[in-house]
Amino acid sequence: MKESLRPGGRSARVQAAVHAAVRDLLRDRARSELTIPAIATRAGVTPSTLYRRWGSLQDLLADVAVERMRPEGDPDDTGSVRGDLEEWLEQYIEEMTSVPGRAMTRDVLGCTGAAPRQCAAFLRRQIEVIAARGAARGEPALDVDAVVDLVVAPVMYRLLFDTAPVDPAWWRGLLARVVPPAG
Amino acid sequence: MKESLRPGGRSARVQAAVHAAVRDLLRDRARSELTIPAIATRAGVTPSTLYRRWGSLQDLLADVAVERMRPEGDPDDTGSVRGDLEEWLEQYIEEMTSVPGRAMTRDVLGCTGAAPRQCAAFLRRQIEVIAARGAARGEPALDVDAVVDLVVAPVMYRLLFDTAPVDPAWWRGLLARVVPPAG
DNA sequence: CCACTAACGCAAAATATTCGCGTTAGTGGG
DNA sequence: CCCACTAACGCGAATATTTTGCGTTAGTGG
Repeated sequence: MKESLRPGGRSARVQAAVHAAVRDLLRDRARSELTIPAIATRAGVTPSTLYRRWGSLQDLLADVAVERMRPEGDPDDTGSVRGDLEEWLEQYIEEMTSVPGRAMTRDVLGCTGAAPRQCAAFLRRQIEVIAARGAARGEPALDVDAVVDLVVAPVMYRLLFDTAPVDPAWWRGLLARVVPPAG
Repeated sequence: MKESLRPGGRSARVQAAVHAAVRDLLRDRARSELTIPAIATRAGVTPSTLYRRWGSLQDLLADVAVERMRPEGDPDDTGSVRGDLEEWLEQYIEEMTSVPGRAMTRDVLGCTGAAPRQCAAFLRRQIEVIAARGAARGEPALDVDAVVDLVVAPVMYRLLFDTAPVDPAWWRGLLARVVPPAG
C-alpha cells in the first residue's frame, strides 16, 4: 500500500511479515489483544518500526484490510450480467457477513488515509468488468452507478449498521430493480 | 447511553461534563490530541473514571456521537411527504458532509457496542414520522424500507467511502425513485 | 565498488492504561 | 429524617504503550 520511495528488499520483507503477523493474530487472539507491540513481536521487528511506518494500529489494520479486500481476479463468468452479479454478490456478502468480515470493513473506515476510497474502487471495478463482458456479449448496457447506489450501498449499510444476517431474498430483490432476471 | 444502575446525581453530572469536554476538545483541538487524559482534565475528573465507565476512547466517542445524532425533534412539516423528505435529507446531508460530521459517523461505527444500530434507528424513526404524517393526510403510503435502502444507504455509502461533496441533483434523483415529485 | 540515504534496531523518555484500595454520595428501607 | 448498602469516583502505584534521538543496516544509483 505505502508508495514507499524504496519498495525493494528489506522494506518489502518487513511489510509482508507484519501483514502476516496481523492476519495470524487476528485469527488466533481476541481483538483487544491485538496491539502494536504484540504484532511487532510476532513479525520479528521492533514496535518503533510499525509506529514510524503506519503511524497507528488503526491505519495498520486498514492497510491489511485493504489488501485482504483486493480482488484476486475477475468475477466468475456465468454467461450473463445478471448471473455474474448474483454470483459475485453472494460471495461478497458471505465473506462480509462474518464477524471478521464486518470488522475488516470497519477497519477500513477507521483510518486516516485513502483506504475507504480504494475499497470502493475495488468494488466498482469488479462491477465494471461484469458490465464490459455483458456489453461484449451484446447485452443491454449495465448501469454501474445504479448497481453501486441501489445494490452495493444498501448491502453495505446493513452490514455496517445492523448485526442481523443479510436476507438473500432481500438483496436479490435489490438486484432485480437494476437488472431484470435473466431468461 | 449507559443504562446505568444508578443514573442520578453525580453519575449524570460526570457524564454531562465528559460529553461537554469531548465536544469542546473536538471543536478546538486536533483529533490526535483528543486523548482520555486530556478529556478527563477538561471534564474535571480522573482518567480512571473514563476508563471504567466507557472502556476506551473509541467507545466514548461513539457514545458522544450518538447523542449528537439523536434527533432533537420531528422533521419539519412542509405539507407533503416528498417535501418533508427533501427538507430532512438536505439538512442531514449538510450536517454530515462536513469533516466533523463524517468523523462522527465513523466514531459510531468504530465502537464495540450498539451505537450503529441506535443510529440507524434514529434515521428510520424520522422517516416513519414523515410516513405517518403523510398517511394522516391521505397521501399514498410511503415505503420506509425503500427510503432507507434506496436513498439513505447510498448517501451514507458516499459519505463513508468518498471524500467528495454529495451532489444535490444526485440524491434528489434517488429520492425521486421512491417518492414521485410533489405535483 | 562506492557514496548516499531510507528504513530499521535499540533504549530512554514521555504518555497512556490498568488496578487495588479507600472515600464519596445516590438509593432504598425503616 | 436517619441509617445501611453499594455503585461510582479519586488517588496513586504498577504496567503497558507510544514517542524520540541516535547509531547501524542495507537498498539504490552512479
